[in-house]
Amino acid sequence: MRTVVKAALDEWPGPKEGLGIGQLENHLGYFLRRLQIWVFQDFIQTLRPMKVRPAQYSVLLVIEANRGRSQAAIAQTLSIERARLARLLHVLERRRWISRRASANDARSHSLYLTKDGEKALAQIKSLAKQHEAQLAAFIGQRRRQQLLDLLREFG
Amino acid sequence: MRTVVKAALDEWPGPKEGLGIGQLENHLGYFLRRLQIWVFQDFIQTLRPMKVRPAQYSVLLVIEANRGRSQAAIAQTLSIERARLARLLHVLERRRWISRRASANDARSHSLYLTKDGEKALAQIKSLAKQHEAQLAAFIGQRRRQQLLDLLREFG
DNA sequence: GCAAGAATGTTGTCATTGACAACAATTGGG
DNA sequence: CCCAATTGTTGTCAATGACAACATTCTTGC
Repeated sequence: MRTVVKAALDEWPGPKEGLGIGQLENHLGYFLRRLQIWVFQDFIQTLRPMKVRPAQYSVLLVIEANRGRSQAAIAQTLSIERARLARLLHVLERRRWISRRASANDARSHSLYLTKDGEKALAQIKSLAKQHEAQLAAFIGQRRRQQLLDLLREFG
Repeated sequence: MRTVVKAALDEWPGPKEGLGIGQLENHLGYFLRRLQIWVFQDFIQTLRPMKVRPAQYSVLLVIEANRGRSQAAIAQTLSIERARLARLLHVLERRRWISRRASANDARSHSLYLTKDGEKALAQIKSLAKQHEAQLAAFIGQRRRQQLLDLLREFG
């Protein structure tokens, strides 16, 4: 499908000011996504020494805050699929950061815990995450960051 | 790696109030991502009749607002890779919504235009997008939507 | 003018993510 | 006790972002 015909003359090689984004200006989703991508990029960069990605980080924090809970509970809390969480946990378990134990109440489910290694790693990870959050504040301004956080927190 | 041992008793089958998210509470990226996912989900659902996804929609709007510009210019405006844009355009061209013409100034580049069909389709698409934006406002509140938009717009 | 380097569009490959379906094992309700 | 639901798992698919390579075509320095 290489339908390339001779072009008209209204091409506007014009000024270098950059193009407009048209009615995208009125779409919250567009700006939401752009900032979210920036934030995740910075997170991944900053956390590179620990090779931790946002999804893994969120799983570690939620396990830490809710020790012994099942995969289904964690998955629901983070709104990720059980299937996806299972695969994330395989990686974290291979790195010896978490452990699954058979639940005493329900033979189907696994209770999730941080290992000693996991807690040590998480301490370092949190330190880098803090640094990331500082960089974010520097980028958008501490004040704006707090405003955004307040506005967004109301939809867990 | 199925290291499942007998579990301790601190499992807390406890109340059904849902789990906490721990220190995730202080991460803007987490909430940013959650709302962004909600928005895109609703967009995709609402635009399903036209089978248009957010990325395609943004390309159509930027072409509309900058007729005759090159792929590189569009890609830079939307911060997507030239490679990705090329593949997006293949789809849009196959649907007869856009056309590429050889640039008069630069034999390497293609000038991008909406076709008649593309403009007609875009009219319908915009109508659905408007509906989506209304649903978003209903979800987070018109006031909050505007506040978020104002805060986010400052980082193109 | 010309050679070297940059830009443009394209294709290929890879990793991450989300979505859906199917499955075995287990639980719980009627 | 049987049947539906739950739990964790695996497989597959589509969308997205990233990176590399390539042929063609400017553009710049000399």
